Amino acid sequence: MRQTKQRRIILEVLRGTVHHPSADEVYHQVRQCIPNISLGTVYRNLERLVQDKVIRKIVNTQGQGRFDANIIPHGHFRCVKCHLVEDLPFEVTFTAIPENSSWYRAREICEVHYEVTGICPVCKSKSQLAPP
Amino acid sequence: MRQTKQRRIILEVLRGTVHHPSADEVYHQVRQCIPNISLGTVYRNLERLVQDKVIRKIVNTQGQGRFDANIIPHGHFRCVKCHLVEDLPFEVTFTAIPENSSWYRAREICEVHYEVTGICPVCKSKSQLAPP
DNA sequence: TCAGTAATAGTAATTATTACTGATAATATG
DNA sequence: CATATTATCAGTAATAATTACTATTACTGA
Repeated sequence: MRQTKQRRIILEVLRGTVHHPSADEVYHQVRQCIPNISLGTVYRNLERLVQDKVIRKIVNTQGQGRFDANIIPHGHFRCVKCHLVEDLPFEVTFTAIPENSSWYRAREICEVHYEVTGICPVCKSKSQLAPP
Repeated sequence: MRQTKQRRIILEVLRGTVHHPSADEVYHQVRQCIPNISLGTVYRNLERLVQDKVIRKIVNTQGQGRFDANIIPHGHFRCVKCHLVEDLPFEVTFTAIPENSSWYRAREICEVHYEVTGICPVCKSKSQLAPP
């Protein structure tokens, strides 16, 4: 993989945030360093970095893809109101997938994604204070 | 929620498959009963049924949304090659989220989504037999 | 039965992402 | 260091997925 300024800054931006930004949000951040960078370049590099397992793409049920520079396995909390995404602050352990099962042996397992959805503190207090 | 023929058939179709279809796939199935149903109607109803927790939307990192009539909590396996999605054939149990923690009490928790990605048996054997 | 209104079909618009193309610049090799 | 090779880029067009709009239809409760 060639080293380019674009790719380096994209990765720096992603590593410099905990907000799990979308491609578009990364694009706007990177534009502060490289004003004429192309949105396609951002998409291409993010996808490439995911392929090479330098970053991860976060699972979701709606909206755009979001990216995470932290590749250590961990889960996320997603607010269904404001679409905030944050890391889960505690370990979640699963019953291990039985590696000696025929199910497991018939497949190549890559990654585990898990996400908890709900209403974040800000939106929760909002809805309690001012019901429509 | 009003009972309409469209909504009933959409739900019947989803309940009649284990393939976790996309909105477009549901649309084509439903067209066999209601040939002039609108794709927008399918999207609207699926989203409405998700809201009312009659069905679930499955998390994903790419491609279209997929739906599942089975609302009992369970995880999914997704093939990164052919995009097949299937239920995990074993229970997924979590260490419970600590309900007495300040983190938990500050939020309203709705759902947990769990997905394992990898290569399915068909694609695995394909790649072993005929490498490019 | 019928008024009120949620839901619909058909279509247009929006959003997110990918593909294309000629130009640019990162690397490997002499 | 010079330069050939080619991955990558910017800019733009195209595609895919989903949502919004509007006039019409058909549930449902009274």
